[in-house]
Amino acid sequence: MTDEQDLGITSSKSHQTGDWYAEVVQKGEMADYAPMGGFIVTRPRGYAVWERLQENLDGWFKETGVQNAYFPLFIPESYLEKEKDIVEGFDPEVAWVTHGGNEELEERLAVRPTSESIIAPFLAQWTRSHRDLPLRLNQWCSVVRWEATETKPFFRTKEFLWQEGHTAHADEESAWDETMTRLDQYERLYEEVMAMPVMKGRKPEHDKFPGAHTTSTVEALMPDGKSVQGGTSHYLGTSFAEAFDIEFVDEDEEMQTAHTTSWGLSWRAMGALIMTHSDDQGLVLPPALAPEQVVVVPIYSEDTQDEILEYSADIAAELDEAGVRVHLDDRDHRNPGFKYNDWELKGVPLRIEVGPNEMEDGEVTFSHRPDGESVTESREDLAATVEEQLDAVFAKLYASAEETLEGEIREAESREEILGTLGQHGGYVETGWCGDEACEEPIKDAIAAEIVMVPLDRDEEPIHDDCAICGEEAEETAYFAKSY
RNA sequence: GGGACCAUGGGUUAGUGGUAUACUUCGAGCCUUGGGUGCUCGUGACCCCGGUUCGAAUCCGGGUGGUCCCA
Repeated sequence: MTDEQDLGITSSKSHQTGDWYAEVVQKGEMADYAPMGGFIVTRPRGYAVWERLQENLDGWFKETGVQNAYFPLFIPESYLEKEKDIVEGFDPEVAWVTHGGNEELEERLAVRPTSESIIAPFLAQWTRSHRDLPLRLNQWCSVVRWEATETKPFFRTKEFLWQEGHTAHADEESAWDETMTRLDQYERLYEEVMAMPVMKGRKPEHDKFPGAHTTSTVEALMPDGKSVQGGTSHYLGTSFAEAFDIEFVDEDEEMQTAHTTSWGLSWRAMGALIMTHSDDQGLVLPPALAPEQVVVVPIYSEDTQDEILEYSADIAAELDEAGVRVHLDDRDHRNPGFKYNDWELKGVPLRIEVGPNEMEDGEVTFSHRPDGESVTESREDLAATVEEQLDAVFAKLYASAEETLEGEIREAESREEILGTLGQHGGYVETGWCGDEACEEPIKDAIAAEIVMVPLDRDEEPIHDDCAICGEEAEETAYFAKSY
C-alpha cells in the first residue's frame, strides 16, 4: 500500500512543508543537492523554467531600453571597497579568491555578491555627456553570497542565478521612473506569467540595499503564511555615482553627478512558484513556464492500439504545428494511470486523454492539473480549444494563489496583538510604526517576524496614529510578516 | 545564534556486533492498458575520519550533508 506512494510525493504540503518542498523539487526534477553544502544542481526541467522566466523578463527589458552586457565574475578588493556601504553590507558573506594556481594574488578578488562595484566604474567611463544618458545595462549571471543559514533549493543557496540591471540617469526623476518601471515588470512577471499576486512596497530604512536611497520590493505570500521577497528595485540616489565618479556635462555645460538604479530578480522566484502552486501530487507549473504544456496520453487495448496511437500522434502533431509545447506519451508497458501520476508529479498543466470513446466521437478529453477537472471537447479546432483550456488552468492557478493572499492582511495595534495575530495566522500584519528599527526588535526576537515592507508612497498617512510598539507618533504603516 | 532528529543501490526502505532486506527506478524479455497491472533475469548501496572489538551499517567521538523547532 505504502509502496505505491513512494513513487510520488510522500509528505504533505500543509503538515510538513519543508520536507514536501524538498521532495517536490527533487521528484519534479527541478534540482538536486550538490555535494557542497548550500549549492544545488539545476536540472534540465528546472533550467527550462528559468529560461522561460528569463525570456519574458528579458523581452520586456529590451522593449524598454535595456541592453545586455557581461562583467567579470571577480571584483578586485579595491573596487569593492570604493562604496563603503557595499563593503559593510556584504562583508560577512563574500567569498574570496586568494590564489591563482599556486601563486598568491597581490590583490585578492571577491566573487561578486552583486556587481555595482565592477559595473559602476564602466558606467562612469561611458558617461560623458547628458546625451549618453540614460544608460541601461543588464546582465544574467550568478552571484555568490556565503550565508551561514541552511539551504532551501532556489530560496536560499550560496550561489544563485539572477539578473542584475544597472542604470545611470541625468536626474532623480528619470532614475525614479526607472526604478518603478522595473518593479512593475517584476510585478507583471509574477502576475501574468507565474500566476501569483504580489504586493508592491518599500523596504524600511534599516533593511535597504546597502548604499541605496530607496529599495522597492515585490512580496509574495506563501501558503504557509510566510512572505517572500520576490524581486527588488533600488533607487541608489547619487551615492554610487559619487563613489565611482559617474559624472556628465549637462546642456548648460555644467558638470553633474548621475543618479543610478539597480534591480534584480533571482531564481528565488522559482522557489516561490513551486511553493505556491504545487501540491501533494507533485509539481504544478503554469502554462507559460512548463517545459511541456500538454501531454497526450493514449488509452488503448491490444486491438485498438494502432488506431489510437495514430489518432493521438495526429493530435500531438497538430498542436506542435500550432506552437504548443506538447508531448505524446506513447510509452508501452505503462498503463494510463501510471502516466497520469507521472506527469502530474512533473507539473504538466494540461493532459489530453484519448481512447476508443474519444476516437469514435471525434473528441478529446482534457484534464486540468491543478484540480483534476476534466472536460470532453470536439477534436475540431483543437489548437484553439487547447489555448482556452490552458487559459482556464492559468485562471485556476491565479485564483487559488489570490485566495492564499486574500484575508491574510490583518491589522494590529499593539505588540501583543501583532505577536498573537502573526503567531496564529501568519500572513501580513499592518500597523502604525514610528520608523525606529528598535520597535521591530521585540517582534523579531519573539517570533522571527520582521517588517517586510512599508507603502511605496512616502506621503501615505499611517494606518494608525501611534506606533504599535512604543506608542510614539506613527510615521508610516509597517507590514510585519515571517519571511523566507 | 541555540537545540532536536536523520544519513544504507538513482529514489524509498529492513537490519540492536558476524559482509545486508525488500519495493521502486533503470536495462533485457514476456504480459497488456479508462488512475501507479503482473512475471523472469540483470545492474546497483552501508556519508567521511578516528576509536572500541577477533569482528562495526550497527557502539563511541569528531566531521560533512539534510530536515525541523526555537531565537
